[in-house]
Amino acid sequence: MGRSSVNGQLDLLLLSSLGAGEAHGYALIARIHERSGARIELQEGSVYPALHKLEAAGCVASRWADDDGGRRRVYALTGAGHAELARKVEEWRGFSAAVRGVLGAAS
Amino acid sequence: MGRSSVNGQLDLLLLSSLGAGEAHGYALIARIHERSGARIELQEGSVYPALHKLEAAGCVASRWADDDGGRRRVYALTGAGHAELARKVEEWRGFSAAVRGVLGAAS
DNA sequence: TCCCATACCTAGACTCTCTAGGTATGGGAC
DNA sequence: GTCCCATACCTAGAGAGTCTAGGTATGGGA
Repeated sequence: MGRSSVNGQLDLLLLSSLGAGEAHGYALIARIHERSGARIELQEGSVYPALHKLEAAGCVASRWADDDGGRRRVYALTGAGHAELARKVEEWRGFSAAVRGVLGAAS
Repeated sequence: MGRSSVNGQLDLLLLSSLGAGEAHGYALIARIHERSGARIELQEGSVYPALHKLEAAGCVASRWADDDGGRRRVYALTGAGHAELARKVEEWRGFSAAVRGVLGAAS
């Protein structure tokens, strides 16, 4: 595992980014890179399998679009995806609060 | 991987807890459980290998103590451990800020 | 016509943490 | 006095998640 790891929050990042509007894989990578302040640099090999898994789980839906040039697969959040996003946001808040609790006691 | 995962922050949690004073394995588990607001429940099978790894890396030092009854292995932060802790705290702050950045844009 | 950027995909490897076992000791119950 | 349980430590192996390193296809500019 390389050093730009997302520590188990990949699904959260993808769902959250799709919450801002449908997008294709490459665009999601750019979106997350930008919004993270260039701190998160996802790889294609991480993103595409994760999107396929989310689609299999019914959290996102995809359609093929050939707008400009090459083929593109555009993903959008489903109803279940919105619910899952909300759940994962809560989970993240709980986890980061827990870590802050442990850190805060010491330093 | 079970569902109480610490998402790659196990070393941070252990080092940070040891920053509050030396302790043995079981005590660390209890300390982290308490300070996380009961949200993080580490398993022995996670903690002991992690402590051994940190000791091999020179971040912690251990000594055997048979205070009350059974044997106990008491761990303490080394100088290198303090430095590593500071580094990991910074890493965590950067990462959680990055996630907040991605989340904040959407919801 | 060739090359490069965009865009997508997959297999395999690697790391991390958990599960599920195991050992040893001391104290209380019966 | 013996049994059982809580405390305390340990390890091998499994499983999940993400990355590396490859590959394919298309369109546009040199």
